[in-house]
Amino acid sequence: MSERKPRIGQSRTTLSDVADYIGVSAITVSRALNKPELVSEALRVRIDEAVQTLGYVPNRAARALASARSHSVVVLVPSLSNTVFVDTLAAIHDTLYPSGYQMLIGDTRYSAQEEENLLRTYLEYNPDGILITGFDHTPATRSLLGAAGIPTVHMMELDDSATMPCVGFSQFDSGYALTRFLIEKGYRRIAFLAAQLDPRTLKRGEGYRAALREAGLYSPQRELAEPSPSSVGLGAQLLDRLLEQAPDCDAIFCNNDDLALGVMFQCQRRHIAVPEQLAIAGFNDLDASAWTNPPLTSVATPRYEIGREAALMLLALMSGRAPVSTRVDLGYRLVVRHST
Amino acid sequence: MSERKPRIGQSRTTLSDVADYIGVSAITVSRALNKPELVSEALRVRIDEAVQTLGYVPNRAARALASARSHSVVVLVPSLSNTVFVDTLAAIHDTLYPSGYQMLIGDTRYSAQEEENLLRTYLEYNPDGILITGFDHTPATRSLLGAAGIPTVHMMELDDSATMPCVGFSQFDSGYALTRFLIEKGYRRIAFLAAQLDPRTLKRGEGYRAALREAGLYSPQRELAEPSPSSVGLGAQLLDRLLEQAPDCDAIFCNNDDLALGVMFQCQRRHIAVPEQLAIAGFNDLDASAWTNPPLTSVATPRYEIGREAALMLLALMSGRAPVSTRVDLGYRLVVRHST
DNA sequence: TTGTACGCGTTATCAC
DNA sequence: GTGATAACGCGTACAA
Repeated sequence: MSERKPRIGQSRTTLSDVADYIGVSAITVSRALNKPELVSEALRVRIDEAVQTLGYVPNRAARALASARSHSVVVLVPSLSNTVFVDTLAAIHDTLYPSGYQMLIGDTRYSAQEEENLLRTYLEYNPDGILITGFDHTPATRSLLGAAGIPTVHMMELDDSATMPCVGFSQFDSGYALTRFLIEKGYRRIAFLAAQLDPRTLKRGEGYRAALREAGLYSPQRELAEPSPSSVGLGAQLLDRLLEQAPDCDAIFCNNDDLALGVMFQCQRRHIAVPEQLAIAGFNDLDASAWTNPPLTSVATPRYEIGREAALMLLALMSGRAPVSTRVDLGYRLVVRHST
Repeated sequence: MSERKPRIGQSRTTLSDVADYIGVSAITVSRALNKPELVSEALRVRIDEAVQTLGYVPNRAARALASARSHSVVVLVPSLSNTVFVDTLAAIHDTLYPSGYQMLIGDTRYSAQEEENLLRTYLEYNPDGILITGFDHTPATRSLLGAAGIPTVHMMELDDSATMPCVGFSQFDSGYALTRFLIEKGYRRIAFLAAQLDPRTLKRGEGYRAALREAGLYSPQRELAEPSPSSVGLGAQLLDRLLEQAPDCDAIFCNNDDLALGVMFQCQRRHIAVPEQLAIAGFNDLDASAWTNPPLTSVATPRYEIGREAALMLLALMSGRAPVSTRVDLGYRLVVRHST
């Protein structure tokens, strides 16, 4: 006979409201919603109707608390203003959504420290899985990941030691391959333009350097690395700076297509013929790159596929199944157009 | 003497673990973390240390359940591949984060139905607030919002009836203004190129139409609307189609800068002089637009400010304070460059 | 300044 | 196939 005294004004419809409404127990309603096959057809129909009419909305906090599963996955990417990661996010969403998982998106802004902060915060949600970009984390991030014991897949790069689940491609190789291509095309004074300088950029730069060194063509004069974020405008400015310090270069490997676009615009402005006087290559193969004048040579990266495969691997790990492989190399593809 | 039988294996450190560790009650630890000023200096220090050494991570589900506040805000945007919304998201994050709110980002993909689905799902998180794009929702979305009774701010557009909290600018006016500008520049056969055809695009189109009608210059021949998503490539294609159906146009109002870029590239390819033979104007003033040849005339939109102001308004609403105003018009700015 | 008692809404466990 | 009971981890309300 003890009267239930609600603390808050009237809360919203709960599972037991629905249960009371049709005279069954709460747990039965729970089952009808989560494991319909365990409830009789007739009852299930009545419950579904009641849910409709009462406008019942499950409470995830209660569910997470009781079941110790949050049905959410934390996804940490360096940037949302970079198409690369947005495409990857879209693929992750498409893959996880059908299985009932929500993404908790964290934008680390290319900062390992911010990544650590975000991870710490998102761990409060008890995520069932984690998708994180690359392998360059703070020590604290690594220990948080270790201590949490939550299935984690690393995206974009490959772990050479093959100890951590990962889906991506070799950043080094892709930089190497594009540079080799330019060398074989006959270019001899090939420059490298980079911004943002995140770990993947640096690895592509190493690939560039290795290829040139092998060919005996390397010159540090032709490298220009700017820590500020990439943009078309920055590309235009960097071309000017590059041509001051290395006026003789005959090709430029731009670390991404935004920079390459800026370089190309600036070439037009300075009446530098592309590719006759100066060849230009970009990276990532964005939408615009096929339409510039001349169209831009670039490296197409499997960003959607990375998101998809990483999410699939995570689903396997979360369900306790052993994934087919915990190291998936999706490669890259050279897209040759008229700018080289 | 009743033995506590844990359901799950060993769970992670909880509040009472920390409390036991230093011999205080759980609630004291809770207070030390959430309202430090209510706990004595000395104790607070000991608690902080214990939290560190035990690696305690709060459980948001439990917190949300006990307090009926989730400290999370749902943000629904039409797209993540559109800089406009990404910038807005960044601003929202910057504004909400210091107050301890997490964003739950939903990408509706320009679909009112998908928006409804996302809202329904995210409502399970008991968000403390909602930020949603525009006013064009399904009836179900509207009733969900109403029934939930959660503070909600609409972004990007303005509510003429002034009944719903909103932060944005007049899409109609901005389209009207850009068209007026072109008319005053002397252009007489002004075309309108649009893709995606979301509500804001359509309203800008109405502004375009109104301005031309007023001036007696309107011709439906010069409108080209393509429902598929905007892209640079699409811009290039649409120019070709437009010039077939209206070869005489002397200016083009592109509904966004991506399309405008494609149009400009295609003009170069077709040897159409810009702006001499054909003027081009875009919308949103993206980074690249200042660097094309010629630089692109566009309309700068206050997308960062919209995110910031919307978040501030929501914070006020969530805290029960009456916001200064529930209808904030942040305007737009014509950026005139050499393409017109 | 600190503690006790209890409930938030759901699911795991075990019984019927 | 369905239900009773207890727990999940934390914060509110009130007491000391």
